[in-house]
Amino acid sequence: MKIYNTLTKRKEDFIPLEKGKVKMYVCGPTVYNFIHIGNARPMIVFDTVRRYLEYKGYDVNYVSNFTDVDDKIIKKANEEGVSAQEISERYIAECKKDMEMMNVKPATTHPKATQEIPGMIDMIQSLIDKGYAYEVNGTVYFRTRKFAPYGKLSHKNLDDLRSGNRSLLVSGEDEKEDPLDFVLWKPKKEGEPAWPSPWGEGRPGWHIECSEMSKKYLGEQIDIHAGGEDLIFPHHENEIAQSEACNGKEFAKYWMHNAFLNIDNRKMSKSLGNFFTVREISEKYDLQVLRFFMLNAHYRSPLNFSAELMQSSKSALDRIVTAADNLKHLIEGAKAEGMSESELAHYEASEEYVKKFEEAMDDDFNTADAISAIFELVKYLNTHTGAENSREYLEKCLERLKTLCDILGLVIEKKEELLDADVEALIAERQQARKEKNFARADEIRAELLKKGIVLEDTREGVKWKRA
RNA sequence: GGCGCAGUAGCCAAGUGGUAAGGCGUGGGUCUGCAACACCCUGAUGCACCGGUUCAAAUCCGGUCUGCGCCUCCA
Repeated sequence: MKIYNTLTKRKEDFIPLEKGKVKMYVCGPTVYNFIHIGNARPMIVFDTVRRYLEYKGYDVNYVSNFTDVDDKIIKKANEEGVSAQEISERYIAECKKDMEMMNVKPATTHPKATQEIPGMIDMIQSLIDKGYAYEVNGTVYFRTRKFAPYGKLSHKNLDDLRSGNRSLLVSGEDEKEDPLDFVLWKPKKEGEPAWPSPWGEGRPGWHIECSEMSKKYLGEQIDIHAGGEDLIFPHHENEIAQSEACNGKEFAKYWMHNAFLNIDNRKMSKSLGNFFTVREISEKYDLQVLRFFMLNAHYRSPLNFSAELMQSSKSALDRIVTAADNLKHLIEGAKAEGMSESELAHYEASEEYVKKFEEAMDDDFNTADAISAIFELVKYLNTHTGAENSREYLEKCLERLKTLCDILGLVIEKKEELLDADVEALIAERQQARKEKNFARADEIRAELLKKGIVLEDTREGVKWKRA
């Protein structure tokens, strides 16, 4: 299995630190509002990475944080006249609902920054003790130039950064030893949440949170650290500096970054007013469609979002769902139980698509290619199954399809639903009308049910229905 | 200014040296009372443009154009 590593800018064979286990940290959202569909991309992408690693037999320890102390949270709290904690807890709960609807598995641990302050303080103290950090007037800074490999992830050299930053130095940060130094601890301002520390009351800088939470829940060295590409600099670069300076060990072996989700080829932003929350999308579409849409492109390619593309994704996903549904329908009506020799041969032939799927996923999680393998399997199954097949064969076929979809986190089995008795009666009446060739009445009933959102399909094996 | 990414059919999108996956859409056909589903057929002599390397290039090299990202909180 190969993973593209931002650190080395190439695909590398994945070799875990500990055989059979994977330690993985994914930077989570700052919870000051409903998450938007851009936040959803890393959640879906790295959840899929996790699912595939688990499919391959790895025991995955997956940690993803919630940043619950931050300027934006405080701002929102002040606007609403409530505590920062109330804001963060509210949106953590909402975020978890969105994740569930997107079929993103809960992390092994979802640490919250505010609950890890003592560990962060210890880490900062250790950095000061080692000469990598210094305190000025209650603020603790990281001494960036002291960490020689600084820039290795974002492939920047310090002097370029410096010239780029020069124009921004006017913000009164002359107390820093060097403009590149970044904050580990900042002193309390009036009306802000604060915690006691050796440098006075205050709160941690953003970057130290992830270094500490990763260390606490996964250890000093981890296999995979992931997040959106915008986090490469400065967030992940700074995490590396903090963690490696403190622990004296390589922090993460593989750094994975997803590209951005754009709207009309532009980055989503509040100033452009072009962003959608996941919750809004869920009002129009099953979020499986959003998931499918995202996985249909490579995670390292920018992806453009539009209503038209969602519609196209819905049609595409429906094709897979219909195939699974048809198989279920056939299973219910299957006459023979055991699999025949020719069925076995067909089943074994379909293994080809599983192989293609795995090869795609082994190649840096090429979900687009993996989905194409699923479509090829769908076509194969559509062509090679029918009313004459045995229950065992049909069940194995469905199982194979479900297994692949499950790796991508796509749920293709509809929930079992019961129809109202009067709807059942209408369907029965329509069947009778059809038998009597009273097609006018039959079509009338079909139209009536369609108004209730129930679509009927006549198949050789009887009537099927689905929700529109 | 520095660093980096992308440009493949109407749309989306894989493909990093061997002769263009897959999906959506369109049009035609088979099946079906009709519809839906499904299946078959329908699509780029060409992968932004110009040169070069090679027996062979969407893929490698050089240049041009266009779009985008990071360098500042950001998934």
